[in-house]
Amino acid sequence: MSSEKVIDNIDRGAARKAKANLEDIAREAGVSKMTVSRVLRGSTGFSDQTRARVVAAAARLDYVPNRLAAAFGADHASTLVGMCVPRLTSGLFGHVLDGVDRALSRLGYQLMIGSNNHSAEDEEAWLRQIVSWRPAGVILSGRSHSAGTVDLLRQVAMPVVEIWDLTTSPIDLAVGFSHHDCGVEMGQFLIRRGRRKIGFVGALSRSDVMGQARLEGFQEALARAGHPIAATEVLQDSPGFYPGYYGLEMLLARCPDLDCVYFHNDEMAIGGLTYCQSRGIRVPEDLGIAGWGGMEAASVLPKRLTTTIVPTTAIGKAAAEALVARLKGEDVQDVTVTPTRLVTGETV
Amino acid sequence: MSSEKVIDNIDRGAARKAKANLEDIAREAGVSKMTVSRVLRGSTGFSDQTRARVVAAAARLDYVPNRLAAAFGADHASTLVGMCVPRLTSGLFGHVLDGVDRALSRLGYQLMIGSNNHSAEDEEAWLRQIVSWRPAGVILSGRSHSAGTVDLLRQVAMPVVEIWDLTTSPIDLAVGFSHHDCGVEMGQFLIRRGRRKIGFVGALSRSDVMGQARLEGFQEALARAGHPIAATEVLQDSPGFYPGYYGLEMLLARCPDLDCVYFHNDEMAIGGLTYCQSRGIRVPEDLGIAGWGGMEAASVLPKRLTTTIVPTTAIGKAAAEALVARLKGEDVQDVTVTPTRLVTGETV
DNA sequence: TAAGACTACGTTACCGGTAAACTTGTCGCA
DNA sequence: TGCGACAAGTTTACCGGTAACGTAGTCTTA
Repeated sequence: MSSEKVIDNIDRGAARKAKANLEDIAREAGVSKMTVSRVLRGSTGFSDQTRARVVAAAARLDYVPNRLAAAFGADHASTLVGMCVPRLTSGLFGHVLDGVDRALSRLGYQLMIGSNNHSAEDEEAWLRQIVSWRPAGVILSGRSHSAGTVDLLRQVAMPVVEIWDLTTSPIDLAVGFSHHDCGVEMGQFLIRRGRRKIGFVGALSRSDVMGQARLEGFQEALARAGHPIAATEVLQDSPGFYPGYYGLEMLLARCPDLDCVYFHNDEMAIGGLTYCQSRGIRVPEDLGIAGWGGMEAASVLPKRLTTTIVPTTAIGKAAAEALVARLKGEDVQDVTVTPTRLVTGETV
Repeated sequence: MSSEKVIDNIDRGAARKAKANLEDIAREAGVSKMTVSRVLRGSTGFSDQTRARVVAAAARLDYVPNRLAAAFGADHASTLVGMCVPRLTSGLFGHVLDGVDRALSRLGYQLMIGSNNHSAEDEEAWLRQIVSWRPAGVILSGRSHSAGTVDLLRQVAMPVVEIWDLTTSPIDLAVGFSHHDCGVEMGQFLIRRGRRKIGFVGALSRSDVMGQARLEGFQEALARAGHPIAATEVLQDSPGFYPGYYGLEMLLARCPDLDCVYFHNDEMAIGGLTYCQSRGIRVPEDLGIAGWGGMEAASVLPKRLTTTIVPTTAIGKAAAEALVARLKGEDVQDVTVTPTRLVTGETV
């Protein structure tokens, strides 16, 4: 039925032969392979006339460059960058990816992605795959890596950018902010707003150490202010709307007199807001709600969510640019801080 | 300051030399290169004893395979798959990407991504980059490609999966559903619910032909029912919450007696709902609201949104699996339909 | 018991591009 | 006029795998 479309070996061989390579262009233009290579890469050492002949020949033969051969032949010629994120389904990381991709493609690099679901072992498995492609560099999310990951990175000696969290010293380069400080800042803000019985609802799928860091900073701030955290509800689930809804329900069942709840992220906070609305709990009068992350949805709610906005796209862009700068041997600062912004909102 | 970390040429050379290759393993294990290659790829033609020696030698030397060389040496050995989506920041495509990535990495393939912002020229530019890596196949979103794209795909003769829309016959393989039919179905549903003065709010950034297809199907259904569409508001913007909010405001200013509005997607519909709430417009009594896509947020609203749920992850998974099946020479059906589901909700 | 088949490897020739070294021609200048 | 500097190329030697083919032994079987 679809036999005409099946790519069999014969077709493949034919297709391969049909494709022009540097040698074919060299013959067509009457110069050497090496000259063609230099012309097409825009380097120097040839006349305008030669250049024109080569470019014309390449166009005539529909030349498609072979980056595989280039990267293989000259190790450092790779324009491949690997990036690993915790979850591809997260709205925040979608924006980070977008920032990275735009910056990289503008600079002539290609992006190979993977996700690790907050697991250091998955990250290592991904890294081993990527390294076998001899990329120019990699971007990792977070700061908790397996010993094997660190060993491998050291062994291959390529630039590494760690994004998203900045709590400890980086392997190579780092771009992001401190999750711990986000928690502290929100804790202090809630106290200033007069909140005293404060809870937390999270969903720490596997080992989301960054969400954990926010919670710890938050707890520290509350404790220092003399009003330690009243209750926490941490679900073993992905941090989405439903867990936010049910997490708040469970928390309030255990501890009905809370006057404020801090959520793992905005999605969960919106789930919590929905729960309040369905139960007639007034926000912020009866209960304050605070999120984290800065989803677009959070700013268009009837009452703007109190949250921390993370500069996702900017982080991606900065990470890509730092990586490329290092690849080009330019001077790069090891750590780039991309500040977050607490937005007051109307839910606390 | 960071000089110790700079990867200069000397370090690079050293790192390169330090890395073991097949020949080193062959020497260590006392066999030939080719035997090592076969053992490590799990093919046949050697004894268990030889195998054990090779595996041990590889482990001793910390061998990292070089897929670049493999793909280069044997054309068809590439395990690279390219994928291009309209926007990386879309929640829906995040789930599609996740489905593709999980399926591919389980099958031993790597994913190279790009985005085209609904532009056929950007898609072609991306494809030219990707093709230069000689991927095993590509996944494209949508059905509108430039002539150059189609030519190039034909020239390189590799499997292509087009996802997301199924309105015309595919280049090679296709996975998705009909956007046109989604529009028709929603139009018929709204009519059955007794709605008569129906409007549309969209945001057709660049040339989002699939959103356009939904609108056309929708208009057809309404016209056939004898109640042609009353008004449309199409913003030149990305289809997010804000445009939904303001789009509805503008539409109602022009046409205040609408009894229902169909939105480009759920994000815009939620923006519209927010507008209603802020103006005291009761939903669904005063105005019906319908969306498209099936965002998680839409199902956790105080009133569940009337919308069409798209099986995003399943599409990604099916696309990846169809591509790999074709690569392995298995029999694959050209078109895989992944049905959408209209959820009644409570906003119409 | 010799011919043939099978097992378990080894050898060789690429794949397409790049770096480095080498060649040739041209020009300025003492 | 002779010499060095430079521009504009060419030549050669790889990079690390893989496919195709070759071959030495072992096992089977008529």
